[in-house]
Amino acid sequence: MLHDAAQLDLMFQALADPARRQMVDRLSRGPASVSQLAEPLAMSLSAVVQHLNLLEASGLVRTQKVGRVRTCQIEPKALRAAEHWINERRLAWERRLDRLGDFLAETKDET
Amino acid sequence: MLHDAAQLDLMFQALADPARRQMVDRLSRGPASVSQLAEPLAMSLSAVVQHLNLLEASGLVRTQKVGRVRTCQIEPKALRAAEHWINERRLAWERRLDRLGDFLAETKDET
DNA sequence: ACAATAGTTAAGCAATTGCTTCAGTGTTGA
DNA sequence: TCAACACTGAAGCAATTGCTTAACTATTGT
Repeated sequence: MLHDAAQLDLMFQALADPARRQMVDRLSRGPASVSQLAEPLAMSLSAVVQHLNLLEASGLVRTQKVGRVRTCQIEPKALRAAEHWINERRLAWERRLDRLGDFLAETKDET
Repeated sequence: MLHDAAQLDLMFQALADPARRQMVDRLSRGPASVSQLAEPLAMSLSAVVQHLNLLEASGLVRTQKVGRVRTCQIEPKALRAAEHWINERRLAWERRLDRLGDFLAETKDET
């Protein structure tokens, strides 16, 4: 198991590529095989497998092979971690703005 | 103004780099000048400016120059857009899981 | 006026990324 | 048994990325 920072790094890096985001998008509608994931993408199956391996390494996608088909599904916990990182920063900023607003309101009262 | 998909692309790409995430993290605690952003980073000021330009192009950060100092701040709207993309996919998946759970529960009742 | 400050820009370079093709492996249906 | 199927892995290659240094511009304090 990797520590949070490294895992976060892999996740955001994984999400940075449009093809990989399209794969995540497809998987959000239900599990799919590698070929099914590849079908809408204008690239070789091999390229898709390479993307998929990155997605799996990042923890965003989990896969299991049964016979000759690898079935992929989203790992919502990982998505939540990325979501959480962004959310924390945004909230920190917005709380700061609120405090600033309060301060300005108070200062105005004192005129 | 760019369309959503391209903007999202730039944002996730911007967030993929640890140095840039550190800059966003710093900015979530309040505005900062370029030099202040650079201070904790082990790289040249020039490199920081290049990262900053990417962050600004992605819409995650807004900057304004007064005199010779460029002051940077977070654009929460952009953060919310990235957050939203992830959230939608995760929710789609989780709703799907719920429906599946309901179906299985019903099927069990019918035995 | 001029030195220090704050940032910008361009050129260059090594490492990484996102593909490709090709040559496999293991699985399955006829 | 054996051809089609569903991947997998390695090698190679062009484009992009993340820096560096060096030369620059514009502002400010003394």
